[in-house]
Amino acid sequence: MAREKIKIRRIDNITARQVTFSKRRRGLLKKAEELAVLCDADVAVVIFSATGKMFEYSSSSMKELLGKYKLHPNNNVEKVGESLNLQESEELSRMGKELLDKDLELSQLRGEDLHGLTLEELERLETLLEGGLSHVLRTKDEQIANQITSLQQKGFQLMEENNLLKQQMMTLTSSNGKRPWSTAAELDISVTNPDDQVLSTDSVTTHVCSCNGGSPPEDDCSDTALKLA
Amino acid sequence: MAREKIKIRRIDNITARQVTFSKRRRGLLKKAEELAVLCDADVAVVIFSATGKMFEYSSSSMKELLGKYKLHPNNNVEKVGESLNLQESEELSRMGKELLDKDLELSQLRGEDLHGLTLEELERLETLLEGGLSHVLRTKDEQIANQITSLQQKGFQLMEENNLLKQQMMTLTSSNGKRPWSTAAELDISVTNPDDQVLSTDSVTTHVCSCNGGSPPEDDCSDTALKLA
DNA sequence: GACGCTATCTATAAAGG
DNA sequence: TCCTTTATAGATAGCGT
Repeated sequence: MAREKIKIRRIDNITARQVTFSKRRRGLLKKAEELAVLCDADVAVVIFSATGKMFEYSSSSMKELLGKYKLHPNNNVEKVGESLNLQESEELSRMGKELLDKDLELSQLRGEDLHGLTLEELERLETLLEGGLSHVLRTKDEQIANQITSLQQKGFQLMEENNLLKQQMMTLTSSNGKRPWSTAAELDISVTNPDDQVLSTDSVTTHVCSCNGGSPPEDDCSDTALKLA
Repeated sequence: MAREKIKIRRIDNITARQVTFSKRRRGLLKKAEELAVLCDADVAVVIFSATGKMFEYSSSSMKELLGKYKLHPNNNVEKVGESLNLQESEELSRMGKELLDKDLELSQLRGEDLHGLTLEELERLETLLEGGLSHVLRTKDEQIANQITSLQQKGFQLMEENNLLKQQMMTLTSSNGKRPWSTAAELDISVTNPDDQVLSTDSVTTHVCSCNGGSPPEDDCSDTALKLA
């Protein structure tokens, strides 16, 4: 690709060599990138000039690419062994153990694999489960109480609004003596929230009653639950 | 540089892409070698096809070259040296996530971090905990029942042995009319184990009553914690 | 035959002396 | 920059699995 063909051997003339290096280096890196892009390949190029300068191209992270290179089957076990660095494999096995531990604990908490356990271990589990259960029940009761409170507030608000509106209407229509609207007392306000989460009277009662010794709800309205209408 | 100019973007046609890959790969490796020879440079090229095949060129030993790359001031030594293994780091992060999941589940089962949960989630936990608790209690009851049964057996066995011995002694000593031993009926057999784990009659009764369908004890008395006084 | 890859041929774009 | 030499797109054929 030039005026005349050259032999592929070290260029003696230093200047010419440097010029050629510069041109061909750029060409090589460009071709590398083209190959990577055109063919969806991972390509890495590292070039050291005779003077020690470094040039590189990598289609993805050089780190990853060299990692891939090292664990490729072509490369002998020694190299692969090198890449398995100590810290990482330690970390891996540590995490593996931890995972196993947690799996065991979880399955025991679910009530599986209990048969090898001593009485002490069973009682530890019992305490844990009872503690967890009471926390869960308390939190659930709090949530239900909160929902009820907010529903009640909403209900009262709506009723007030209703009454106000009705009074206004009565005033407006008192001249012709008509009274086509019902009073607030006749409205049925059920304690159901807008989603499919329905709080039946039954379950609410049960749950609230089961909250023995839990801290009482703060801005407490729970006792008045379901006393609307 | 061909019949027609192409855009440098991924070639969609798979066959065309493979052909181009094959051609350009050779071209790139050839250019790399030429650069190394002509300009007295150290050049390394690593190519992974989209299908995972690897191709490489290195003007000197690839290992040495990569070593040089690692040592180059541009790269801090650790980057390349440390975590080169993609699979390993993926595994690590996967395990990390799993650990976090299990930690969360465990802490929720212990009753922590419950405040962001919906009613459904709380009820899931409740069910899990209740199920686990009932399993644990059942297992504990079984163990206690087993211990009691084996203790009773041992006790009876010992008493029989005692009686036998006493009879023998009585026979032996009947001549001089002495009788220095108490009868079995006067011995006090309390159901208390040597540790601080006391099984009150009360709790035993309760647990044993709730023990429906436990497996009968083996003939084994070895792990018996309780001692006859 | 299908698939994945390489080889061959030709015209032309790009490299580089 | 010039302009020859190379590389390679596109099409298709070959080849081992």
